[in-house]
Order: sequence, then structure tokens, then C-alpha cells
Amino acid sequence: MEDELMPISFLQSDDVVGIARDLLGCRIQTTFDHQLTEAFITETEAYKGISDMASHAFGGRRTMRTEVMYKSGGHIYVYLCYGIHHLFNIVTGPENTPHAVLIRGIEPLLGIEIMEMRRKKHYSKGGFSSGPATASQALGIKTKHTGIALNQHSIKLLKPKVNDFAIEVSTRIGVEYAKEDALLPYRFNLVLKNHP
DNA sequence: CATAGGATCGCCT
DNA sequence: GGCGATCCTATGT
Repeated sequence: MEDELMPISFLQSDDVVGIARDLLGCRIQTTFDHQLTEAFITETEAYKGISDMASHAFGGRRTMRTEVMYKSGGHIYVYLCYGIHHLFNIVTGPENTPHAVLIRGIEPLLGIEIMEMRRKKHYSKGGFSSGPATASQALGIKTKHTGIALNQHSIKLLKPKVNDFAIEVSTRIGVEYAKEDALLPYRFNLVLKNHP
């Protein structure tokens, strides 16, 4: 089990865009209330620290909410969007470099029944947890978990098990307010091969 | 203190 | 394709 953990040092380089891409296929495993669930990451977006107009830390902004982004890579940042959706990010980079990767899609591997209960929806391939709020919900991740460190408590990042996939690159969703930065190729999708 | 708006989803047509 | 939900966060007075 321990040898399956992704080393946290992987998350502490300054290359948040590369990390976002390399997180595709990695597995997130959560254990809340003795309920184990695991899924692999299918979609990510990079948010590049203080220079990225789409980032909550743009311009070096530090608030109660964004403070966790300034921690070292490997912590998690969860915030509430539109009053209802818990959006789950992995903080990356060295301390005081507020990069983050938004987890936008997952595909379940373990504990599918638990995820169905959380989602209040039956599993079906594709739309079950392909969206940042539905992915968090399936894994049971909520805003109260913001700030905790990966691989030490209830949330773990494990090495990939799938490797036969292609990567699609595109622009980020819902960041029109970020002007020209909305055009950056910071969104990554995992596309399994031989699965049309 | 008041207010505007959001890294979205799901249901409706 | 369109819109309402729903409430926290950030900002301004």
C-alpha cells in the first residue's frame, strides 16, 4: 500500500501545468467514516499562482479562503462555489507559491456503492463524476477538509494503474473573467485508448 | 453592514 | 440551450 503512494515531492515543483497533466490517471483514495472510496483522475485544470488572472491567488491576493494555496504542495484546497458545490483542488509548488490543480473529473474504482449514495445517483460510465462538483461529491470531499495534507490522513494520492491513454489539451471552463488567460491551454483530459 | 457575483449542476423545454 | 438554486467570499462604504 505505502509503495503505491505518490511522493509528495512530485507536487512541490514549480511546474503546475506539468503536474496537472501528470495527475491524469493518478488515483485519489478517501476514507471517511470507515468508508473507502477510490477513483482515478480523468480531468484537471492548472491554476498558475499570482500571475494567472483565473486563479484565486491572482496578484498575490491572500484571504482567509486562499491562505491554504500558499502552503507547500500536497495540501488540499476545497472551496464552495455557487453556494452549493464543493470544488476540490490540490495545492502544488513550494511554500508561498500558490499554484493549484482543480480536479474536474474522476472515474470510480472502489466503493462505487458508497459513491452512488453520496451522489444520490446510480453509476453509469461517463457522466457520473465528470465535473468538479460531482467528482468531489463522489469522493466525499467537502469544504471542511480544506487545508489537510495528502497522504497523512483520510485523503491519499496513489500512483496510476492505467497507462494506456491519450491526453487532450484545451482551455479552462468558466473563467471568461480571466481575459486572455482564459485562452491558456491549462485543461487536461484523459482519454482511454481502445474505448471509443 | 450591504452587496454582487461565482473554477457548477441538473432539470426544464 | 436556458435558467434557477443557494450561500459564502470578497470588496466597498
